[in-house]
Amino acid sequence: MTSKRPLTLRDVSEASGVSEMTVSRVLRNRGDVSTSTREKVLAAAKELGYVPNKIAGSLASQRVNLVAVIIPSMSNMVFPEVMMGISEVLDQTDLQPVVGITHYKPGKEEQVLFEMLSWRPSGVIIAGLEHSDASRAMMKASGIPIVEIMDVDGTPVDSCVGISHRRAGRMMAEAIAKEGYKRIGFLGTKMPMDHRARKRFEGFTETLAKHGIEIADQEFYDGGSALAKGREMTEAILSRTPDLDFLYYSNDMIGAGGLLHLREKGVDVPSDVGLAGFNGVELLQGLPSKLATMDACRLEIGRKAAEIIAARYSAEAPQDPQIIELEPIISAGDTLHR
Amino acid sequence: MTSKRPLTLRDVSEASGVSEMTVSRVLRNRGDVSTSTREKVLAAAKELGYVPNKIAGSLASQRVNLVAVIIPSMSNMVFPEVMMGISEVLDQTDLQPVVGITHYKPGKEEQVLFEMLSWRPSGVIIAGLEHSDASRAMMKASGIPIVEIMDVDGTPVDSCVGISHRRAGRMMAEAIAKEGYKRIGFLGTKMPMDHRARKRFEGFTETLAKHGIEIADQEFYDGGSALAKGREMTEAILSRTPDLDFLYYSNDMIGAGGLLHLREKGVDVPSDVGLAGFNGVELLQGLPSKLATMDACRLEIGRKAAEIIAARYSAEAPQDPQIIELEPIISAGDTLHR
DNA sequence: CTGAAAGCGCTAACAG
DNA sequence: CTGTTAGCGCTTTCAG
Repeated sequence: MTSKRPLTLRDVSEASGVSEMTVSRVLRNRGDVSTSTREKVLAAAKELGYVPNKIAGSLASQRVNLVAVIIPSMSNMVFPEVMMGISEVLDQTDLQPVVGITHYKPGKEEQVLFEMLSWRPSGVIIAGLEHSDASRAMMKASGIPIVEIMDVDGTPVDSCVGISHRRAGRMMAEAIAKEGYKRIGFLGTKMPMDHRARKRFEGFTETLAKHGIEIADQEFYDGGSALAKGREMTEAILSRTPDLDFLYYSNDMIGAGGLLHLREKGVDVPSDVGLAGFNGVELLQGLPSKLATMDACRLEIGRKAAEIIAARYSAEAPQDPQIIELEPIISAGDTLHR
Repeated sequence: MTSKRPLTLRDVSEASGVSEMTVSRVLRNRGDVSTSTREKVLAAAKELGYVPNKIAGSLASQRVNLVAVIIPSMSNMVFPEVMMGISEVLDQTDLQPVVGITHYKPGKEEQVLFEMLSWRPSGVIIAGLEHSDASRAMMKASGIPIVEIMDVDGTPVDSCVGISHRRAGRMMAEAIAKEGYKRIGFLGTKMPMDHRARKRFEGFTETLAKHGIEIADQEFYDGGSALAKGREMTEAILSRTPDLDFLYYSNDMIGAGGLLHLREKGVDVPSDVGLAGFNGVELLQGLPSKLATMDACRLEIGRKAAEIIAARYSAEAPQDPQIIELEPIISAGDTLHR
């Protein structure tokens, strides 16, 4: 049963008594083939258990139904949701996503990109606008559609879909200032390569400054369970700077940890201390109270990016680059309005 | 800068004045090449921004550095962790994982498998032991190493790495019975295709029966935020059958929802009601109290599976199938021992 | 150490 | 509607 040599079109051709070319046409639903030969071929292919060789097919046709998706991580809930958006759209085409993970390292990104491009995919969806010169050069030279996602604060190589994280930071700062909070702490990840968190932080401080407010204290972490880290960091920052009245977290998981911690301590949220996170992760629905957060439009980003690639894939003529900025929405939950 | 036609070996050959064959050797570090020509080639390739065409390379060499990984979902935390184990091992080889998602549907699995096999990967890692006849036939006929993961209760096509979910269910039942719990409820997903949850349930009821205990009530859900669903289901099952003294959840997320709910209600856990989940998700570290659970050895499963594929990839001779059963470990947390 | 020739398995482009 | 002829871009194999 376990054949040594995989079957080829020729095997199907011989088994069905139809030329290789016609077999190929049947198997791809291309061109007109009489019903009788079509059936003969299909029967033979099924009987033999023939699986086409896309390597050969792609080489001959100079078309590859693969879309490279390059993202920094799969372990927080953000990129899986982007992936869902991408799959949702690509599932209606014959395109297939292929995922590469960079762990937020530019070197790894370069490597993954090179590897991916060597398969000559029909498009690239890649997180972020910050890439090494080599990476940008590769993308430009590839001649295929490139969609940079998540962020629009910068200059894309080609197309781009995302939100403005700088603006997201500004919006949250505005909302916080409006509630009258004055002593604000920032808690985030110790990741110099997380440009989007950095941009949010920049927008955030910028707008606070306009209201005459300066960040009173900061705390960073890396690794470990985000929920537990959120607790620890919250405890640490408040014992160091007890008069803080608002904590802005760079993601919802650490924010949720902080929220749980404060509730246990009996701190009145949001009257004594307000809280906000970022991402709008559904995962947390069901916690005792709802953290204020901001939806990053992840699903929609995935969808739009995939649509751009799909459109170019089926288009005859090359299409123009697109820049799509989505609107993040604040969800106040129970921890912002006092 | 954006060339229409991608570069070929020939371009590098011409730019460097070295034969295509030798260029190929340099770029793959194969065979002996003099340092001077090597440098010439490397310089030319870099200068041009040449990216090799793996499609052509794979066709010619009949070797593909891809490993197909076929899993049901990416949205709960279990498969991402398996993926980490796989990557960890493959990162030390030149093999690359390519992921396909089946959404727990046999039809989709068949489709994804077919698609993957058409790229002639060097191995397949696939979740579960239950597959359609067509899927099993394809895997057998492929002639490449197949590793079925997560579960060992059944007959693998080739190799297999996992835990016995039946035994996991039995172990948990044993632990619960030993604590003297008698009125036991089961809460899980409404997924007929989740064979592993089913096997745990079977082992669970079987062992309870030996202790003269029968499941007193059950509750199922699908979709939505697991944490929130866990709360709802817990409320529902306890209002229907108030004398339950133990709740066994088919995953940690719904268990955590239940735990939060009961704490808020002021129910004494684990004295009045004991709880246990399944999976050992790290995500939940940081909740007010720690749910009893059982580690599913996800990281290790990923590692071992990748090792089997990698070993066969580099081996000259074909290797024997392996069956590896890992040991799940109960972690009692705060919700089992009263 | 380097090159020339012959495909890998399939499909585009033409003929019938 | 069906078949024939050339490659796709690379690597294997075999000569220098």
